[in-house]
Amino acid sequence: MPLTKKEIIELLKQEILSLKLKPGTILSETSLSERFGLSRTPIRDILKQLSLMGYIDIYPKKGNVVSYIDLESVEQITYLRSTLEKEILKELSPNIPLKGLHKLRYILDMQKDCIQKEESKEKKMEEFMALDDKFHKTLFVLAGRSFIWDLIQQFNVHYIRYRRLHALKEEKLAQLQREHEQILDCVVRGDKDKIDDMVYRHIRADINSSYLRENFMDYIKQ
Amino acid sequence: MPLTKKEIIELLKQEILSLKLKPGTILSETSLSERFGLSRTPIRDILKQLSLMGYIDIYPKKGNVVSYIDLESVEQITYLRSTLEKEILKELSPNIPLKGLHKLRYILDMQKDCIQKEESKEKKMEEFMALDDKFHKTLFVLAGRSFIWDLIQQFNVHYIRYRRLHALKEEKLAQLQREHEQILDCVVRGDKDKIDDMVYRHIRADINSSYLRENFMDYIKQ
DNA sequence: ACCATAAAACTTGTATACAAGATTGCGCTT
DNA sequence: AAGCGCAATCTTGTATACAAGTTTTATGGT
Repeated sequence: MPLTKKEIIELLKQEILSLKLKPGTILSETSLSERFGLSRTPIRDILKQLSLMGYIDIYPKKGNVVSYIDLESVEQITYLRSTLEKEILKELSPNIPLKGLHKLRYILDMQKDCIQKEESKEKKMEEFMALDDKFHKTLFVLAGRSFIWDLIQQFNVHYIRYRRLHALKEEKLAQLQREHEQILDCVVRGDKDKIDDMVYRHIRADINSSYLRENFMDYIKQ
Repeated sequence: MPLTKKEIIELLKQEILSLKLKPGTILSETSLSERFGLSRTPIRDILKQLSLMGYIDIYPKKGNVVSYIDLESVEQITYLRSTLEKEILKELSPNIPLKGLHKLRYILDMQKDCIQKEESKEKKMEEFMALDDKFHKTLFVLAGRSFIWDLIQQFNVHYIRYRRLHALKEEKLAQLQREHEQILDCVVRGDKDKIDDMVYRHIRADINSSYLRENFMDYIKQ
């Protein structure tokens, strides 16, 4: 059974976010037509949508390529996210719903387990990051802001790939998990002053790091 | 000379935002083809893009209509905007660049002039709102966050139309202008505590008002 | 007059032929 | 061997024919 357009979009998004499709990879209409057994018209719809969300760049009459990671976009999105997340956490603090708190703690325990697992670094990172998303999304949901979470996710290509690459670093996963625990503690204790600083550091930790430029230069814009 | 696709998109966006095209108006591919002298293919590209930004709703095999104002989207976007704007203003306070301050004051003076003008209510509102956008955008630019401003603008259809309709109310323009003055004063004085409250009230002022439901029911979703 | 049903006329979705710009590569000139 | 020019071959952009749903209309029966 052939895939629907929606499924193809999701598939391509996953391939781009997971870096199976590296930045710079050419996605020509004809090649995708053959791959998915569709004519160029619906494929063009798909490419158009991916381009509006920043997954690909369309060069008229030249071709389409998987977008390079735009560090400026990362900087701006992390500012947006940390600002919103600070506000949300302060709203949840200290009277966070008990059911939600349990869910968050459960996610953090699973992250801890994940780190201990005997798997490849890539697979562990993949699994950990899914839990990471779940953690942050849960916070937005608890605050009644899932709409905003979904909105941000739509144009999060650059930040997600950036974060995945940083997560390959030694000890990075453990650090992220620890920060989650600390943030949650602050929320429970109602220590609002500390929240600002912790969230800012957690989300924007590596924003001035040269790690990507040094190790993944060919993934980065310009 | 025929319009380019970009120009057509801008034109339709303006017509929708200004409510010349009322929510619910049917935008069929053939009618737009005839209007702009293009075949259905490029028109479909345009409609697709407008739909991804929330300007229209596409009902497969049925038709395309100008979207109704979604009050839930308005609520969420105002939260997003007020949260970010609070943060930005606190960053700018109290050492706002002098040149920027002059520009902001100039915009506010023009708003004051605008209110006094002898024009139709609609025309005045149009002009005032352009200045309003300029004011808020300038704040984002001064804080180095024009990227985020542009991002928000992309899916701002519902909020912009909502705000325009509210701006038709008696005394609303004067109120908005006054609030701008007060916010700017707080920034200059470095009165950060007050900023939070003022911005929140300024942007989310009418969020619980029934004005739209009572006077423009046929513009609203559901 | 009412209702059921079928056909006609709409809508958008897809495939495909052709247009037009961009790139590549080959052969010629120097 | 280096550089120029043109043609072949890529790419995406557009127009159009047809497919496949949805709505409307008309028609026939009761």
